[in-house]
Amino acid sequence: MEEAPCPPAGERRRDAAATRLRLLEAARDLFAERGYEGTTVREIAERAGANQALLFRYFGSKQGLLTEVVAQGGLERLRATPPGELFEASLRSLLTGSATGAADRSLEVYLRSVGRGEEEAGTLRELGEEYQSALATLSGAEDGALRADLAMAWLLGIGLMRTVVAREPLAGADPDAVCRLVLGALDHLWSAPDRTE
Amino acid sequence: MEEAPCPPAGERRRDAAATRLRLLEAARDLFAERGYEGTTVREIAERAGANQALLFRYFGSKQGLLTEVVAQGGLERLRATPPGELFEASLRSLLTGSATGAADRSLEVYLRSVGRGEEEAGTLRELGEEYQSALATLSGAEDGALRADLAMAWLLGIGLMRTVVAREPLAGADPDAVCRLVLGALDHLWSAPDRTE
DNA sequence: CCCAGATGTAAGCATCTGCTTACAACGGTA
DNA sequence: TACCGTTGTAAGCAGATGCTTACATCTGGG
Repeated sequence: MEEAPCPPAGERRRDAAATRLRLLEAARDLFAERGYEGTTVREIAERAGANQALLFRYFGSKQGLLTEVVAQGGLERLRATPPGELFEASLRSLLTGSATGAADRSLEVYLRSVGRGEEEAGTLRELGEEYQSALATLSGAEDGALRADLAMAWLLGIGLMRTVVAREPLAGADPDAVCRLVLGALDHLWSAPDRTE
Repeated sequence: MEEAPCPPAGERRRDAAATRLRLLEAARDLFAERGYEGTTVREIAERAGANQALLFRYFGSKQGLLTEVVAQGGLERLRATPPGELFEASLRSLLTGSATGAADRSLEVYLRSVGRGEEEAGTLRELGEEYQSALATLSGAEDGALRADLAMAWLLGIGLMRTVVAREPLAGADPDAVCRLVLGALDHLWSAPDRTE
């Protein structure tokens, strides 16, 4: 049912799988850039060089597209990253515009797409929980999950400030300098003593 | 031209100033809850108990309303808060749902409204710069502005995680516990040595 | 009292949104 | 070659959105 057996080598004139993939990639990029609500299905189809009707044929709805983008692009690579490297990898990915490719654009999609909608929130929740449980292992404290949430909140905030607000000096700051400051402060977040009366 | 001199004391039957104010307050709350793009002018008018045409008569456009909301509600009170108290006040305001009233809802408006639009970004930029310059005084380091940006990013991220993602344990965490962790880590951000090779 | 301006209302316009439908073109198969 | 499912296209629908227009109603000063 998959893997076309016939076409010699090059690209096919009519290739559903390729079109589907182009739609997926266009959606991933646009969701990361403009957020879920800020992106229209027409823009996605246009960037993919496809007709918008195909988007609904392949994904059912705009929401279905988001679900697939998050599930495919985000979760899989996230699960492959060791928790100890996750924060810095994600941070550097955000700072360099996802050039390292470690955490791809899942954080940015998450960042820009968390809106008011119930459905989108549900779809993105799993991605967030995946981050949380990974980061929670970094602190042995009882409230490790809370600290993980706070760390992830900082990631989201930095991404927000860089890609959305784009204000100096954060937007143009040296990734190493930012990492040094953030990771230094985070060290104390991980190792802070448990609630001691 | 202002201050009606005649009406005895109570409320007037037809009071433009009061209607204007209700629209402003409704817009402030809705922008804070749903973001700029997620809020419709019809919702604002409805919550204010006014006709939507009045919104355009008084503010020209939806964008004009945002500008006024930020300028009036946000900047003025922000400028009245000492920098040393700004971060904790804003953080507690976010954590308790703006109950303290210190930093009002300007941070939330900022948080939920930073979208793709050029105009909105321009309007909100001034608010962000105000926060930055206030926080930048907390660190004597050369890169104080960068550290201020990072601190504000954390604020935004925490607000995002709490009000938008609403995931436990952050959403229901004790504000004091969160403050303890965040302020502790922030201490090290303010006092970290300058870039030492 | 009476009228001009201030205030509030209802309806609608133009456009955009997610989504659907009807149809054309292609391509492997028999 | 004839066929039929697959892939791609064009047009449009119903609803929502920002904004405008034409009109009703109130209020205060002459």
